[in-house]
Amino acid sequence: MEQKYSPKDVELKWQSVWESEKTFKAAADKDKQKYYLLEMFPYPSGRIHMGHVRNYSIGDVIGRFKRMRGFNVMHPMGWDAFGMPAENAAIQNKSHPATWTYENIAYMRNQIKKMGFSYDWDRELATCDLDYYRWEQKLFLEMFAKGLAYKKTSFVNWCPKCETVLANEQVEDGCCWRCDTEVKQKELDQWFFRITDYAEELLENTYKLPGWPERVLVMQRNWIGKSFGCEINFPLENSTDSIRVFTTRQDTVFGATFMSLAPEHPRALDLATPDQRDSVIAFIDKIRKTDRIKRTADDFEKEGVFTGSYCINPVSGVRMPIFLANFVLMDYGTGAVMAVPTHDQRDFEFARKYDLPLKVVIQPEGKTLDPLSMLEAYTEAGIMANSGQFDGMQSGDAKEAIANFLHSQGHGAKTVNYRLRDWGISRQRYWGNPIPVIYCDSCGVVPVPEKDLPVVLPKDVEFSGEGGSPLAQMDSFVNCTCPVCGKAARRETDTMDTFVQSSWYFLRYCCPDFKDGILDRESVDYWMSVDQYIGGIEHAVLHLLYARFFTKVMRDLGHISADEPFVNLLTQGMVIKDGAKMSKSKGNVIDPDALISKYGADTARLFSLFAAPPEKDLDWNDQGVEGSFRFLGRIWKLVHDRLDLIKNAGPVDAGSLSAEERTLRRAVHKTIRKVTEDLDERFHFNTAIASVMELLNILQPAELSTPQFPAVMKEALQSVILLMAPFVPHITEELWQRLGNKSPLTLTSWPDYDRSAVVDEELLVVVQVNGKLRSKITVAAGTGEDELKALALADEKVAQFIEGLTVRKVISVQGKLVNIVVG
RNA sequence: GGCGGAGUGGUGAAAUGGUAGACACAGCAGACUCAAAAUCUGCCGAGGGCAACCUCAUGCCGGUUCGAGUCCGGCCUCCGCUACCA
Repeated sequence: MEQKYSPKDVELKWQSVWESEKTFKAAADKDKQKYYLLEMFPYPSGRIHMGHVRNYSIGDVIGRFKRMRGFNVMHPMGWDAFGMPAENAAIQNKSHPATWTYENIAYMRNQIKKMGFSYDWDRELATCDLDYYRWEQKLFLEMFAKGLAYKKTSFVNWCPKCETVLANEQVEDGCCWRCDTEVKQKELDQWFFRITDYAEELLENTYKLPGWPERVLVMQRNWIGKSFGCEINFPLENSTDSIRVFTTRQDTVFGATFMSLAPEHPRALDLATPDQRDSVIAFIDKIRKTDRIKRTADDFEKEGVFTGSYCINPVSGVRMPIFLANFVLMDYGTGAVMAVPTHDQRDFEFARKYDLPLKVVIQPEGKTLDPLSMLEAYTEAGIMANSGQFDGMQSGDAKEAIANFLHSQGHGAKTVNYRLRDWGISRQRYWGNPIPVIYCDSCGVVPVPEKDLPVVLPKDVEFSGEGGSPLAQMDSFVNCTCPVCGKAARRETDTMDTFVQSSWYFLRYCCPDFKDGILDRESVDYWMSVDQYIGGIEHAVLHLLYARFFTKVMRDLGHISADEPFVNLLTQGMVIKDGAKMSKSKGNVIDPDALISKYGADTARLFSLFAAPPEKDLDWNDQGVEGSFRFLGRIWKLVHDRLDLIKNAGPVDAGSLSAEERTLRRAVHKTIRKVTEDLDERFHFNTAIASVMELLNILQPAELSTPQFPAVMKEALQSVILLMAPFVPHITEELWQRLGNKSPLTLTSWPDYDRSAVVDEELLVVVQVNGKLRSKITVAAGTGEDELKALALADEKVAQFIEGLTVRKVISVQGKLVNIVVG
């Protein structure tokens, strides 16, 4: 029998067994408690990196542990396969995105399989598979029918060189992430998903997700950005019309002395008086040419233009000049802001620049502000002033009172505003899911009829890298007939944002082969929700918010029952080396393939689990990897060294153990308890592994000539193997077999600890004097409190610290500590 | 500016309010070896002492407590996200 630990042979052997036996195939089983475990699926970029290794290693520990605990575990893997890199690679290599993508998938699948993860590969899917994206098109049409997908004109990030829309996250420092060209704002007709319809539920449910990290929930709440305030109408001078503003500071309404509109505001132009018209047009033009990133930068100079028109402050009667201002955003609130220069810093700066009037309406407690000498706006709470019947009130109370007053006078009403915007999903890209819509000159926007789905991405397409979307240049794709009137029509050439695919893949995993619809409700309702989701914190808002949104949409469309997709979320830290995130440009990348061929998958897994707790960043350390490899070597050697000893050993007879045997066995069962708690309740894999290391440090030198020593040692080694199985599945499976076990480790139950075996016979009790450690005494278990205190007071080391002093109090913690308070 | 997270040895890190630094990495010393590698053993926060031991020490300053790395208040530093949000 092979005595030397050779990871390669062991790992290939068991991987092929798991594959051929379909060990990890999951099927719905109403008699077992289901456990849906999911890691964020990878983008098939070409090769896996250490971040993947870490992510999937964490998941695999949980999956294998839950399986041993008797859960019906479903653990799928797939590919987030549409996206720009494939198209860029196609342009560079003169190949096809599909070729590039599927080759990458094949390579990465092989890499992942070499890690020995417990995936049900029968559920594998790639989002660029026709059998995936066709159902997404159907879903789009259902959303379109409900008004949840709609088209509108809006300003978007536009790269003039790539000729495509960029998502906000694809804009880096105001430039295109691909070609570094400065990004412009462009007004385009775009498809949107009405996520704002779900803003309130998405927000409310963040308070019903105790299994999520608080910081992710907070980030989502901030992103949704609910704020309470008022909408107030400011009548235009000499008109029956008015300008509506949103404010959270209605308590300052008496101090509003002018009005600021966003340059994109629909009324901007027609409010311009003839003599101001030229400068207004010039200003709007200038803003349009400034990209949004620069315009919203912190230090951007506040600038504006007077329209020539006025409105009337409905409560103070003040005549307010209407300005356009570069810092007012059209997509927040109503795009119009009542300017209160005394109590808003932006308005203050603007007023100083354009010499506009200031009126103080809130005074700080015990002080009087003078508008002429103010150096900055006073934005805190205070006492109301110059505000009619509200003078003297606390400004906090005045918020409510003024809101009610405005309502009663017909000037406005309390309202709630959200920062969240609808989700723009149109991309002028080839390698994505075609939006299934047709444009007809007679009938307008016509959804592709269900019988004509799917709209297949054409294969024979040219990639020049210029002139925008390749689809738009393909007459054979664009030209079609209108399904309604039969006349010539044009097909939509935009594809969907890749975040659309990742918003529901976890649902499709429940029924990947379902042919009759988007989802098989019975399967989805059995498996959903995901019991544990694991991925990087970088998706805290976008993906995780979109997935929550889609889950609610799917529920409301009648496809599923779940309200929330992910019950528990674990966000793992980054993999760092030499103080920086691993990246090619920094040259600090560790290649998983090289690691596996040198040390094996088990070592790679063990190190990435041992070096840091999952949520923290992991500092990669080559010597630490060596250490993990050594530990596996020690387990391997210890088991082989003891094989002869334990070969014929039977079960432990707990009733007739010697004291030394009991001590050894106690260490084993305490370790079982500790590892179980660390895995089950806390996901503290590093401390779980450390406790097995401690046990090994005890077992290795243990040598007794007592009759039950072989039995105790056998139980100990079996336990070590069982406890390590979720972390390092290959070596443990091999050792399990070499110990003579007939059924595989993957089908073995997790060990229970023996409650009577973990009870200490003697306890080490710490003795403190005034809270300082002064002595340690060993007492028999079950020593009473009074006796314990007496023993502590009688201790000779303690004596010198209490001599001549009065003992005022003695505190004892059962079996742990005595603190003697003297003075 | 706003929100969130984190500060513990040379390093990664442990510690339900109860022995600070488990476990590991690095380092030092030793055993084995002709030698090296591998393996094994011991030491390993700082200062003092021949020693038993003592003092100090978890970013800083206070507080609560018999007892604080842990709880509370106020700072400092670093990291992340977000940002002219009216």
